[in-house]
Amino acid sequence: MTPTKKTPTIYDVAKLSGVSIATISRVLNSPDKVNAETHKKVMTAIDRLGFVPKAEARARAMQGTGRIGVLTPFFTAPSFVQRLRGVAASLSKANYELVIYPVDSLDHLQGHLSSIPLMKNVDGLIIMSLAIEDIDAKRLSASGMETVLIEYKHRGMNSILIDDEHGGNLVAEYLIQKGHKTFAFLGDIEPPEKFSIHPVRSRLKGYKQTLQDAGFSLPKSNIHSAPYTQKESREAAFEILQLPKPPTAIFAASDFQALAVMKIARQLGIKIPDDMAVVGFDDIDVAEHVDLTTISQHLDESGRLAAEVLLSRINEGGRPLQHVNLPLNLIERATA
Amino acid sequence: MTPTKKTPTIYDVAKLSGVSIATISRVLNSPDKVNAETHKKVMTAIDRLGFVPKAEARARAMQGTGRIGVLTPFFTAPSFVQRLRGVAASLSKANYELVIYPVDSLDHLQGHLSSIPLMKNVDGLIIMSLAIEDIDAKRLSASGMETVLIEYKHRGMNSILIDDEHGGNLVAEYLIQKGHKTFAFLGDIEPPEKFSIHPVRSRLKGYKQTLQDAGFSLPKSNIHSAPYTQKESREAAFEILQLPKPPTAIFAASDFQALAVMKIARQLGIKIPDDMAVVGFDDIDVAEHVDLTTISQHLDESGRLAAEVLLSRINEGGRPLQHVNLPLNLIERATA
DNA sequence: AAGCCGTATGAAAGCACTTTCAGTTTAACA
DNA sequence: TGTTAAACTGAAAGTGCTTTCATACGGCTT
Repeated sequence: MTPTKKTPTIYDVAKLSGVSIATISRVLNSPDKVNAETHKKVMTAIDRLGFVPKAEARARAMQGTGRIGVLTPFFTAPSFVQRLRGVAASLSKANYELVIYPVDSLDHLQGHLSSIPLMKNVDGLIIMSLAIEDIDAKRLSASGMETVLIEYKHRGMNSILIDDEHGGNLVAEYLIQKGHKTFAFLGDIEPPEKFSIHPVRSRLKGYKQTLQDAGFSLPKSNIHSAPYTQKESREAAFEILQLPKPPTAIFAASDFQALAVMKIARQLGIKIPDDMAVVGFDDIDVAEHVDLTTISQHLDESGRLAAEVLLSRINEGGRPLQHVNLPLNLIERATA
Repeated sequence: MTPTKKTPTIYDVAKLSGVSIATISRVLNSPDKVNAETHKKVMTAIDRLGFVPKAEARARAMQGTGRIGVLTPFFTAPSFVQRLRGVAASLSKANYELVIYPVDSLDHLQGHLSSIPLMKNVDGLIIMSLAIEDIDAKRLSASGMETVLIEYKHRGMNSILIDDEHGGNLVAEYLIQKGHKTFAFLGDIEPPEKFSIHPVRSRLKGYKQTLQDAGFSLPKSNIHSAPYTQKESREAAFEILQLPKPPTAIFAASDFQALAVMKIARQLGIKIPDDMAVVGFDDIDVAEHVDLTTISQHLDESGRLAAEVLLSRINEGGRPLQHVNLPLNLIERATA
């Protein structure tokens, strides 16, 4: 019917450039595996012919899409970013693409969760710091979409967990051992949105528990809640520092908020750690810069791990579900 | 090994309905050519298995959501992250997916640059802080892939530019006006990798120029180069601060490195800004936290803008190329 | 000189379907 | 009853690509 020139295939390119089709494929998919000269020859041929690989054939031959999706709260907090970095590191090593779905509302989350399994345009999913509902979990596993949850547990899905409560314990122990007698807490413990998780409450719980077990009290007046914003964190910090009987130790449930405390303290001429001790949580990059004593939750590592668990589930059939509990440890620096 | 329920293929349907795969295919593609009873049997099996021809699913997925790719140096620097955040904000508003290609070697970059336009699995591309070669640019535009460059200029491609040299001018002007007489510089000005850009050199150039124009000198001994790492930045900061005739003002070409200076200064008991002024560059999140005087290059905004330019080029035919120059301004805080 | 390594390549075996081709029923007609 | 056209059907041959496996080649070491 059509005696005219068909659209060029990989075979045409191979013939023109004098190599085998395998090499063409390699030039396109793993260029680092082919000699620079060959690469150039092939690219020339490709350009000359205007060759475009047929997506459909490609998808067929490849056992998947080579893409991993990450659902993450819209990345505003440094800790998310740092996790993401870990994920990116693992994926790029394994030659997977990273597709990011920022979530900033329940609708958003629901939309993604319902469309992703249908579209199947990713081979696996990492859900970071988001609470998912039973029905979504079911949909995901029914459609065979491998998923790893970070910071949230669901039977039937892999998860990477942080023992926030234990983190709270660690902080309290440390402060007690340092000889402190009066304590405060700053964190975001407002009733969260439906889809969000509340690690901060667990941190508080552990903190309080250990304090009480040791015979210390954490009065209501010393527990201040502030949303995760610059302004409000500072206001809360200000309130704590202006308390009639100011505590000698503050646990801020995130490094970000610990920074706020440090800043206000400086403004008020309160010396850290002499007048007051501050301990944060997360160990984000800057913590080290400002010498903040904090709980490291190995953010990079948790991302890396999530990606690795996911890939192993995808590529090695029938690996069992994993619930990894990441260790937490206190990093002693200059603020407490 | 384990017969995990992979997505069903045409073979599974064939087995379940007791006919050959060809028949299944016919039921799907030319139903009038198959017996009504067979047709029903097959349909039942298809429903039972939830079978969806893969190609179809993929095609649907492809046309549905748009996808934008971002090529970025492997995200280690806070400034990249902050830009990315801007990009993500715009894209998610416009319902585009964000695919990230971290680049950590020239090979990586080349590989992506040659395969992305061909595969056409993204609708547009944002290339952040990477130098691209002529030939790549040509290939990109030849294949009709819309592209926006950030921090690098190439005729024929949209770009979002930062006037780093002017940033250097601003810093010098400010410091001079504050009455400083002796100056230093800290930044990474080593010969960079082939694919990387060198904004830091421009910053230095502008700084030096303005100083000289005003009759001040910036001796070689006061220009220290250090790679963008914690350790080496601190070592360099230490050297500067230990100079026999220490300068009264330091321009650190990135906030990250300014933090290093501040830290070492604190260790040495040097008061900032009384004994010494420090100005950074970037205005990353933490700059505000630590009250660092710095040059804001509107990182979030640059990312947002890049995404917007890209989307407008994609969706509204024939928009002209844009070379946007982002304004830079000095944010006066407590360190200078 | 023999052994060993690492890189670069091609042959060939998939992948999930579609299509062709030849064979089998079935049904209708002489 | 014998013929034959029509209606189905499955085996097998593509389709355009990826990936595994094996080989070849140029160093290096002993």
